[in-house]
Amino acid sequence: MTNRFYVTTPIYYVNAEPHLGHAYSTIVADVLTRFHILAGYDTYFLTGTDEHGDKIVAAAEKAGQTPKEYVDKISAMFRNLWPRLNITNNYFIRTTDHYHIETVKDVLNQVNEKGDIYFSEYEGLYCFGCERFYTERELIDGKCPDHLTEPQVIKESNYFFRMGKYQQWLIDHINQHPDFIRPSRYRNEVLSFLKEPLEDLCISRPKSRLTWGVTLPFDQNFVTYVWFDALLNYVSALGYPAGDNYGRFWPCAQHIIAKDILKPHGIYWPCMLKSAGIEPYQHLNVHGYWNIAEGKMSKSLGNVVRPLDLVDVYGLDAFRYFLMREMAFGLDSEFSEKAFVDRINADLANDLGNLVSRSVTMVLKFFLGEPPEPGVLSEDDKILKEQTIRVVDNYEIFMKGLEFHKALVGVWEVINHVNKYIDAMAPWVLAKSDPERLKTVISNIVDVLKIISGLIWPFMPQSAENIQEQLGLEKKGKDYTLDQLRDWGSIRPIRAMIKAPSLFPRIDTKKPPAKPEKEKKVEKTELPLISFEDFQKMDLRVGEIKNAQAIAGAKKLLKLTVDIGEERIVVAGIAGHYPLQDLIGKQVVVVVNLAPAKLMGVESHGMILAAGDASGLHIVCPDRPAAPGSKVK
RNA sequence: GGCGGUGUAGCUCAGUUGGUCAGAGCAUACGGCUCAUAUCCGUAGAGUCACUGGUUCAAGUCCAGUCACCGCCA
Repeated sequence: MTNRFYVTTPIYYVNAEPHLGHAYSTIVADVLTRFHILAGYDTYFLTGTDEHGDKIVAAAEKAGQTPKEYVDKISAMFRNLWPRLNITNNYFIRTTDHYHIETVKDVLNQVNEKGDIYFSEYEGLYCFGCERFYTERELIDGKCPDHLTEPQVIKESNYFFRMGKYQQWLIDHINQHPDFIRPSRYRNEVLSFLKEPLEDLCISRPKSRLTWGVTLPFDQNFVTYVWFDALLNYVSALGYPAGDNYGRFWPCAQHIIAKDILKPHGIYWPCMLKSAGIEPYQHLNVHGYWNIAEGKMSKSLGNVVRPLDLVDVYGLDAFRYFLMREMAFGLDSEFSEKAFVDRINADLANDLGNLVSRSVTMVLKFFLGEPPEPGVLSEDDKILKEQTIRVVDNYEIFMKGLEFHKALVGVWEVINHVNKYIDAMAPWVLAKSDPERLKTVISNIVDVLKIISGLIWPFMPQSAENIQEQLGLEKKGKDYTLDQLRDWGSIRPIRAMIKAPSLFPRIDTKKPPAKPEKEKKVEKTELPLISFEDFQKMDLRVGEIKNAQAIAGAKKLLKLTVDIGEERIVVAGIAGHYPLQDLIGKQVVVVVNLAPAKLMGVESHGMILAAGDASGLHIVCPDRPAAPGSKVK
């Protein structure tokens, strides 16, 4: 039987633009989904937007738009944000989607036929300015806090859901399933709320007050209260009741929410499901708030930088890592740029980035990039191996229990252990004294790096795959399973290693932060236009590399002998990106008529073309062999 | 007003059922190495574990009360 995993974020209410809290909930769901992919689960990840209700109508009016125009615009802002955060949701639901509206009507009919809905008149204090009822205690000196006018006592008729009928069932269910709502602080909060008699839930709004909603199937004069509408997205998106996804994924449903919407999810929703004859969800996972430390955020143009803007400044993976590492799931945390930068420098640049860098360099230096086969393991080797495997086991437990920060602390224990191991083994000494032992040591380092890259993939997918690329591994990211990672030595590189630019460059805290990517791109596109004649001034030709060697004292430069119809020497700044022997025989594009220049004592006659991106340098070459010296135009 | 929670080194936090529990990371200072992103490794300092009483041979760890902050409910 296949293990399955279904996770949802809240569907975000579109009366405001996306902010850090939305990003966190969604990143948590993404990390969990990716983890379950590694753990071999069949996964489904849902997010979307909640688009009905009076607050939407008010926000739309303020923006001078119709509700539909307004929700289309804001919903698109959410939808467009997720790819930027590398979110891999399977589906994006909107409560204005037709099938969702049909599902809401179906469920309302079911609940009504069961006798759980009744019509009743009640009296309340209504503020016409706010278009809402107030309770006595919400009033200030008996007046509406917004309009400072006395609310009117009016009578209104509405439909009510007999929630109280399910109170005892819910209490029993929570007690019998201790991890139904977690962490436990929120479970206790719900239980304490349930100690008092549960009032029935008003589930309608008269159309005289609100038309932007789902019309009740049994009374055309009312629309459905937003929560009764919104919560049903979790089943309508799966095609309830007959959809294939519903049968596959609803039995293992888990919700991620922030603590402000605990009551609807912890109380209304289970009662609604029970009444509709649907099994309750498996887990309600509740997290805390991010408090923005305003004083500790840098400013640009006089405006405080918003946390989401920092994705462009410091990189997405660093951002995802920070959120997951800094917050203990369930508790509140503080977000500050200083804390963020400190984490990047200490954990990502110094510990992880530098470890990858020093390890890959050693393989290139001592073995020309080919990872060596291990020999017999020493005591130190076994300790490294066993501690690493133990961390993988704990990692799995922590991830399932939403203790992301603990899972990451474990990964960093391994990273620190490898750094110590390298120091203790001193491969640079073994390179001279004991080449056989060196093979085993380097092989162990590479093995742990493979495991580390797998464990960080749910959190930092791009960086993980970048490491896997550098290590010369065949498979990337989601193609691994935890069991493969745990199986020491089972994953072997299929090709030589390559050195990429720093994974996480250190951030100089003495200088102002770098400009966002967007601004850099604008600068780049502002190069002047050139004429065809300008272009023709360049003599580009196909060349074939005949020989490649390092240049003493130069970190980045290689001395290449290139055949362009004749042989000439070209100095290229590509050291570390390709193993030397892979370069020989490679066809490249050479700028032949570039003025000669002397670099580190070697005269260069031309330049080879290469493209650089976050994953390293990529030499430009003909897509099939061409005669050396052929003109490129 | 009722109920939960939190309060441990400059900062962020670990500390199961009371007995090497006074810890980790960051930051700071000094030392070592050179494969590495001025990185890594090692060493050092600091805390009456919010406060006050109590239980106990023994209390951050249990009990009572006080203060501060936070949450839910009224």
